[in-house]
Amino acid sequence: MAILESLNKEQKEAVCHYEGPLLILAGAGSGKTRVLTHRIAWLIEEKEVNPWNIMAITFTNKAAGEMRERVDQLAGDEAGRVWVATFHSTCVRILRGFIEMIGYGKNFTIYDSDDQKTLMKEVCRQLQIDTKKYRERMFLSAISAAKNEMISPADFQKQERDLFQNEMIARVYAEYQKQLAGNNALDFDDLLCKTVELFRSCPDVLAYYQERFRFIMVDEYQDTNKVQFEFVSLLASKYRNLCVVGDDDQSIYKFRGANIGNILNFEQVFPDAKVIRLEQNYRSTQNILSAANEVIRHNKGRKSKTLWTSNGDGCKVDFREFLNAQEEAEYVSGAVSQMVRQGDCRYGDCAVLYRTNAQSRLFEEKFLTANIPYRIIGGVNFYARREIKDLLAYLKTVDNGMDDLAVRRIINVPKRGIGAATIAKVQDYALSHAMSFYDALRAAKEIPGIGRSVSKLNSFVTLIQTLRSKQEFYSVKELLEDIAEQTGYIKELEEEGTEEAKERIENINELISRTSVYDETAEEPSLSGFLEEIALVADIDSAREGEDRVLLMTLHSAKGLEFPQVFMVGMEDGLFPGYSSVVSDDPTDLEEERRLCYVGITRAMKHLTMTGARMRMIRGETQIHMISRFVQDIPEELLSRGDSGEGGPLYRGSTGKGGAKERAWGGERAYGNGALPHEGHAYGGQMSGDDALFPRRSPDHQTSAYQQKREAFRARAYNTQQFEVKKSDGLSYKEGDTVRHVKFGVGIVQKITEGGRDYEVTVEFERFGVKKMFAAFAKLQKL
DNA sequence: CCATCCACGTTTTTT
DNA sequence: ACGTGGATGG
Repeated sequence: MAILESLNKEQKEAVCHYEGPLLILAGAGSGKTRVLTHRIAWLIEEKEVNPWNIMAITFTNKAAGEMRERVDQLAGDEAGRVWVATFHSTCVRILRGFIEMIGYGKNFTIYDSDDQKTLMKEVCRQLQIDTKKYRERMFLSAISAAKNEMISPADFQKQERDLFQNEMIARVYAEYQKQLAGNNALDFDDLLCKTVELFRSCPDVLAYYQERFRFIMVDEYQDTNKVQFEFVSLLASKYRNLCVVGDDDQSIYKFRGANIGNILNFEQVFPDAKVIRLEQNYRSTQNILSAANEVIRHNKGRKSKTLWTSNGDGCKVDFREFLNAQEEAEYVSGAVSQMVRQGDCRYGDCAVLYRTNAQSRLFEEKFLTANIPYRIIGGVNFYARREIKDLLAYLKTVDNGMDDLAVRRIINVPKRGIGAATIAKVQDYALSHAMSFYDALRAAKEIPGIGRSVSKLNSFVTLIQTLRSKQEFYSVKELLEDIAEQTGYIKELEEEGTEEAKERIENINELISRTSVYDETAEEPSLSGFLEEIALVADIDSAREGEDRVLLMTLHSAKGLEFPQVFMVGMEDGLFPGYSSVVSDDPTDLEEERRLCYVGITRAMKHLTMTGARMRMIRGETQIHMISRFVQDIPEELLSRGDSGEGGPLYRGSTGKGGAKERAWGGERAYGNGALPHEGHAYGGQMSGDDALFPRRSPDHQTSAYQQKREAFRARAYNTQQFEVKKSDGLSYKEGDTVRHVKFGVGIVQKITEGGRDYEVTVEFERFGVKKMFAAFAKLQKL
């Protein structure tokens, strides 16, 4: 049968497992996604399982998207009915239906970590806890840990009384949870916890989903925590058709509660589980794999396995050490330029992986000067930017008036002359009358001592009410545009006129275009739906396929991805492995770092370069580091250290920064031999102009040379995009053609109009009626 | 009520 | 080095 072709023996065995628990230990690059998707197809075609009864669950939207696509390709028409989603979005969808049974409103909002911190600050203020002495972060991580272990505030109070500090945490936890509920809000951890709570307290809801999801597959099982385990166990407990895929060597999320025991003990929990190991790697060369094996070998308490490949040895792993981080970045940028110039690879084949987000800056600078197209994944999330959060707070307020945090955020943004004193009075009133902040605003004139501010508060309330009344017949986009207009938010920024304000306006425009994409692609667009969708996206999810640009990201973000050319940078003890894991008395901290290194190495397909710097600025302090112990773990015969032996440091004094100290090192022995001389080269990559879409804010107002470069680069990126769209004639279809849309199916193009950046296409679909959409997003296919 | 200045601290990693 | 958040002065 066709599904089984192109699979090896173990893969086939896994795919053709029908009922009962199954554990697939899938080494890096061993084709686990393939196995999962093929198994889904096999169940549907061979065993005639109803796609409706199959669930595949992942951690990231990106993984879910990939799986969705591949399932759709493999399993035919009915594949769309397979449930493919992340843990969090699955829980949200379940909760949207049934959360009222555990005392929340259906249109609850989801708090991100920023919101959590704001709320925690409020909690501490009310409990009169000095946040200088006890940080919000401390409480939040304690609470998160408790939630991941499914310890309720009440349990916490009971069991943790022995420790002095825990008594306080228990109080904070209880109050935090109370206020969340008061705001009709859930934090990330709650999404899982509340779903499990729902299942436990409402057996018929659980029964419904058990019946619905008769076949469950979990990806990246090594990263599940206790709640997730519970969630999956509850769902699977009836039919026991649970298939988990994972690699204990790639467990890298202990810090957020991942319990490696879930995968290590799977066979104890499910004694009848079938276990299959996938050890043949299809991704990397033997040298890269050997390096990875050598590094991970030092960990104890793992299911030992050794990856092998028939790919051949390939080239050795490059290792280069430099005097400082500037030279390191310059080397990487030079190496990328050279490889692309020689035609060895494209920009998009290269990835730079680092331990901490802060390391991205230097590379960004060097890539900018070298005209290398790049994209940084992670860092400051688009949706975390101030102007975006402000506007979203308006949307949330319109959607859910109980979300005090959102209301308080915008009550005086833009400035309405409502000050802290007034806000405090409203707050007190709301508290003493057990009403939401917004309801207190509506009753402003009852509030004692509020004086002349009443009229200001009233006009705010009127504004929100007007927006609410429009919500019914407005699309999300129209609503947002209305808000940006009515509140004078954009106007205020325009008047400011600074670079920074312009970037913010651009960001807002980007947000508006995202709402319009949402309006066009969502099955049932709604305000709550939009807010929900963006609450659950991480930056990695926006990395588009097929862009020809170097990707920069943390090692964590890189999990699940692969690249022909990988640069692992900052290979220094104290940075990677991180300082705290080196000094920790818990040896498993270091093991987690080692797994992270293993993940990094195994991302590489053809060529891996590791680099490190002797000196590096960290938080304004220059530190001197040793070569990472992980590099030392790799035997010499697998390494190439460049043409060592002669010549001084190539980059002495070339970076302008670092001054005296750097020069003092200049007299030292040479590091960084074989570094490529830096040559700027003509910009040649295709761009899709996302730098124009995702502008990054710069802290200072005066334009530094660096920033000017950036501006120039961005302008160019933008132009290139316009050029491309027009030149290529852009569209493969014209008015009157029949086209296919991923979601809407077949339709006839009625009209094509040229918008600013893109073509706006009007299509009449057979089943969905007339839709307007942007060509670049709609990806219409001519039939 | 708002703008400006100063002091402080800073979890590696993210749904 | 950097941003945040608090205090202070207009």
